[in-house]
Amino acid sequence: MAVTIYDVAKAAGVGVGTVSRVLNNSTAVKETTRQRVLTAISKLDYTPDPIARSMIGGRTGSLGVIIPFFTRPFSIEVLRGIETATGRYGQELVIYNVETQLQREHYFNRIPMRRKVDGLLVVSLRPEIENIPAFKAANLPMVLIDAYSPALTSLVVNNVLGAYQAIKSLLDKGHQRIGFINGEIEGHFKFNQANDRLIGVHRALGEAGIEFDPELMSLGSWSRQGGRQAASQLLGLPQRPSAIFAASDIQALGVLEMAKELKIAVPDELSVIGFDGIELSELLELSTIQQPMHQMGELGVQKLMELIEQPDRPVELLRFNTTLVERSTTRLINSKFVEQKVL
Amino acid sequence: MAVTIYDVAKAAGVGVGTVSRVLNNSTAVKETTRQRVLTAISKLDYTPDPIARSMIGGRTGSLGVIIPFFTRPFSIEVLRGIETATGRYGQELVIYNVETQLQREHYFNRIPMRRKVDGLLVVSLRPEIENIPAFKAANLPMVLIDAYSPALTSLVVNNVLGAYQAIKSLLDKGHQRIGFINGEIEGHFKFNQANDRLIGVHRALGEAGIEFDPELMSLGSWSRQGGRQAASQLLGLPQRPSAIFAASDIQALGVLEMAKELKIAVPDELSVIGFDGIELSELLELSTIQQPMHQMGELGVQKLMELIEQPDRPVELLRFNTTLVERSTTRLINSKFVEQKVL
DNA sequence: CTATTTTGTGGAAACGGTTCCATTTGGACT
DNA sequence: AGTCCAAATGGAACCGTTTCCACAAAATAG
Repeated sequence: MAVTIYDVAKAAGVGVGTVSRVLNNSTAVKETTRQRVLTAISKLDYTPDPIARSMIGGRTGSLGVIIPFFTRPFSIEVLRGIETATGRYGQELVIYNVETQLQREHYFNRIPMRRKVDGLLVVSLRPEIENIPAFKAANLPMVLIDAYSPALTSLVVNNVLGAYQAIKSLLDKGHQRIGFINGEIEGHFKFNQANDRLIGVHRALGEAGIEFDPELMSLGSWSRQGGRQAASQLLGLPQRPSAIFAASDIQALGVLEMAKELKIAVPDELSVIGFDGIELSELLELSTIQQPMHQMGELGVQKLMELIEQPDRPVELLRFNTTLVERSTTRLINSKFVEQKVL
Repeated sequence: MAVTIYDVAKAAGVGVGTVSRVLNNSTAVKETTRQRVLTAISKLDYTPDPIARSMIGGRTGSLGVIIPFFTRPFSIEVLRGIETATGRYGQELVIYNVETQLQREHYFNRIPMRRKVDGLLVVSLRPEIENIPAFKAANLPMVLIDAYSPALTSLVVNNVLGAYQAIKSLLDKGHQRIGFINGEIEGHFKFNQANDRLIGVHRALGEAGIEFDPELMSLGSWSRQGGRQAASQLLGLPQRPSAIFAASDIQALGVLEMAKELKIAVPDELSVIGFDGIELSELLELSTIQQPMHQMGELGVQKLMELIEQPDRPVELLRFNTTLVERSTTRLINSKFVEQKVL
């Protein structure tokens, strides 16, 4: 039914091999025959069948992205970068959304994507070390973004530094009692990040000679709701913190909401700083630690493409720095205000 | 290298046909041989190659989505619904992002996706009527979401009603001078929607016996920036409106920003209502006209799957109703406040 | 003008499945 | 026991490309 390479060959009076050569301009084809083939192609309105093409063992022309797509705006911004780069390489983008543990195992274990994509980008998720060999065996290159595994090329932000910057900025503003809302470590997939951020907090506090008060740390899910709950706990303390650092903007948003509910003025009575730098933080004038999300997405694709071209490239670790962005939810600690309140 | 169906056949001591039959449990296979094959399959850890499978002319197992992805949060929320349903059908999701007119033509004309996907979902975009036949010829079913074409199954919201609801709610609150910020009609892809919303505005105004004042309508791009500019124009009027209806939440957000800049209090001095009901509207407490975005995405996939199963199903038009969501950017017109101001 | 490269070209084989036709097997029925 | 029919099964052909090998034609060398 559809027009095939044989039809073109017949119409041009050449062999199929020649048509194929013209299509892929591989070996030299005499200019006159070349033209003859080209004419036949356009006359018949022929398009090569991509499926048959990849059948040979070549590329599929698509990249897969395993990503907790909707739970975190962060993912979407990374995806933006991925999409930009993907388009540049003329690759298509297949999305594997991971919301649950079950889906996650589904994708990582069953590897149903045998040959369906040329490579895999994994965002904010870390595959179990034991099923990495399966991907290697399937010859499916893989790059991690916002996750780290020693066995795979990984692009991560310096989470320790980021958390350090956040706490440091608060300390510089005179805050002493600083609450820290971290993301849940177990169950969710972000073990490394949460842990690193905790380390950064400790370091900044240590440098300032302030002892870490476990009471001032609270865990919540990586969501608005999680931020709310953690904030409610922190702000209900007998001696409540004058500033809160949340390990993600989404959680910081929950803090803002809770503060409003409790009629605690931000930033006058409470400074709040988040982490990620999603678009929302800009709209809300939220101070935050900015991750280069778009850039990480783009570079991830680049690294993956390199790996597809040359499968035995060495594993790389690309580390990005965060940037402190001060907006209007943080300010110098306002002792005057506190006094007024007391009067 | 990879294990093929022949290896399995040999290992089980049967023919390839039998293995294939077991795989697709098509014709009856004797239970004993069935077991033998199954054993061989799991022993060899065999997975059928999806590419070879679709080579036969069968399905590819993926759906394509053509979508102006990153420009509008609206798209993302629709995509959410699409993803939910896609997963349920066990289909993969290929994203074709459209940012520019050029990309758009690229996808619609070149149809490079010959057999790469089983069907196409088009969001907020309307293919030119003249290249629909090409898709029909390629046997590529297509469903439109948030766009309408008489030749294709389309899922749309009742835009006329939605705009009517918005204006009506404002009128009910005593507003008489109501500004309307519409999206740009030409150039961008949303012709129908913008036009329908304009009609709805007219209808509500007409019913209330208020003449439509062209001065109170302004066009802006479907973006925060577009909303800002349009708002600046409207609010700079000698007799400025007491309420503004923006054709999208994103634009409404721009209005909010501009009002803040001009020190016009919302909702005391100005009521604002948007359109779409994106997540952001909830966070910002923005009143809006809610579209069932998730549902449209889900149903779109369902309709597309039906079309894939039975290609000659009739074209359908599915119309959804919008819901008025009143939050804290709209209120009764505050004549007392205005008087105070005058004093 | 023949011998030897070089350049260009045709077409079979291969990729890994499914499908269909032919053949074998095994009961059920005379 | 012989005939017939249904149930199982083997395997060739096919899907639409690319690749590789063999060969022809043209160009270069001797």
